[in-house]
Amino acid sequence: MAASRSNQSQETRAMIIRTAKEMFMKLGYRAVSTRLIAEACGVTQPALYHHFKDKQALYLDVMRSVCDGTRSALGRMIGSEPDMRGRLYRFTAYMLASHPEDLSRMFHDIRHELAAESQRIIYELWRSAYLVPLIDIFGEGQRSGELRSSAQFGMTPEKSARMLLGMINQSLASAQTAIAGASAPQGGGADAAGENGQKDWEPQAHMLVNVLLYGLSAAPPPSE
Amino acid sequence: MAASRSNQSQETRAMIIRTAKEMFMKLGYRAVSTRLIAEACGVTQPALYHHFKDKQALYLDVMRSVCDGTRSALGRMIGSEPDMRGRLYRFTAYMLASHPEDLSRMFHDIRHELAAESQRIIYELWRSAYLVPLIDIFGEGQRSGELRSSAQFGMTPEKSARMLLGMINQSLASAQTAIAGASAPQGGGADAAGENGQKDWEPQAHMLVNVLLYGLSAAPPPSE
DNA sequence: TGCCTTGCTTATCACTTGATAAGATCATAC
DNA sequence: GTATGATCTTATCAAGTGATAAGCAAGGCA
Repeated sequence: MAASRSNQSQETRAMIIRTAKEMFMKLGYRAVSTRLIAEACGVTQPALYHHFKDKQALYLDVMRSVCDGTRSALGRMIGSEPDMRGRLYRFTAYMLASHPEDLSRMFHDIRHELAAESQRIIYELWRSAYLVPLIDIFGEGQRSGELRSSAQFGMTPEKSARMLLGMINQSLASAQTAIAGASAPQGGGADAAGENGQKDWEPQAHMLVNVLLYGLSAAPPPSE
Repeated sequence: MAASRSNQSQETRAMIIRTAKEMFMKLGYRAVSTRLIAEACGVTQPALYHHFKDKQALYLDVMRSVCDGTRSALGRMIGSEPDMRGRLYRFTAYMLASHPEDLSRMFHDIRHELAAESQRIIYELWRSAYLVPLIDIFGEGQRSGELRSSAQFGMTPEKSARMLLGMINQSLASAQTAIAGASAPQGGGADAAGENGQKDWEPQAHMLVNVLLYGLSAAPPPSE
């Protein structure tokens, strides 16, 4: 049963990444100290430096793991959905359910806490995992005529993609605020929450996609 | 010309708040040390503790200043605009122009770096300055029939307001990413930038409001 | 069996952080 | 003109940070 030494090492490494992922996502790069991670892993702090060159390298591997997981999950999910609206809905529901942490903190960290080279790497990871799949969906929607062309409102597929991500991020943030903010009992999405504290994101996802596609206005846009 | 001592003190205090505001907004609560603020103010670090009880109290006053400024600016601006669409547009344009810093970082700080009591206070400030004006606009739009009722998509005025704020925040963030991310030359809104580096936010504001009101879809929503 | 690399621990570094204590300076009230 | 108190400085604290050095223990090969 004794795991070979290299296996054991890989497992430790994976455990560190898993633990650090949770903490970084919840608290941000700066607020999570190497000692905190080590303690949560049941090892001493210098042990981290055996597996990773420094804190930034660990953060980078965490981000690699997050983005890889998301990209493959989204790829499978979107491929199995026939129409554009269904794909958007699945994408949104997945993001709401599996990213209870604030996505935008990732960007804060990327922009302010890391070296330029790490910034570039992580940005590229994020782009291929989160943005590109959405850009493809919106691009196809425009080509098929389901969506307004870029000419009408100036919404390119990339801008559309970023906007949906922003809306998703906002939903996540306000759901958290509803817990923290003492006087936000119904703030932004206090829908039914499962008994284990797990939220039911389905209505929220439908709502976001509906608004993004059809807007808030009861009347069609004035011809312009 | 010698300013009276109490005047001088008030000016120093105001200068500290002004300086700290910029730094907190740009870098976040944790990343800005009291020494950094003091140095930028041209005073020594312990001097801050003469004007403010501690770092958190300073941050709280900074937030008070930010929110008060925003609330009064929005109040004047929205009151002078007759129709709903115009108000939304003015609101959006103002937010884009005067908040080049990431709004969402404010929330990260609020949720994770501050004591519970401070969280409550700041959340209330933010709500009355940013959220309530928007909720009023959307609420009136629903009552007048210009906007879909809450029953159709489940978009209450509050959710609508939070969504627009999320879209605005997203625009700001992706504009910053376009600078930091090496390979994001047209990411999310690389419109014309003035020669002094000042962006022209007008098209961006129009775009956001158009999408929020009329959606991305070329066809009306399927009856449901 | 014995050496040697791997995966860790203990001990410690230099540095930054928020915060306090004690003293200096100077406008002002008396 | 001196006492006073507000405004700031210099000096310093304890705690926490990322990171390194050196040693230890055990798996794995000779």
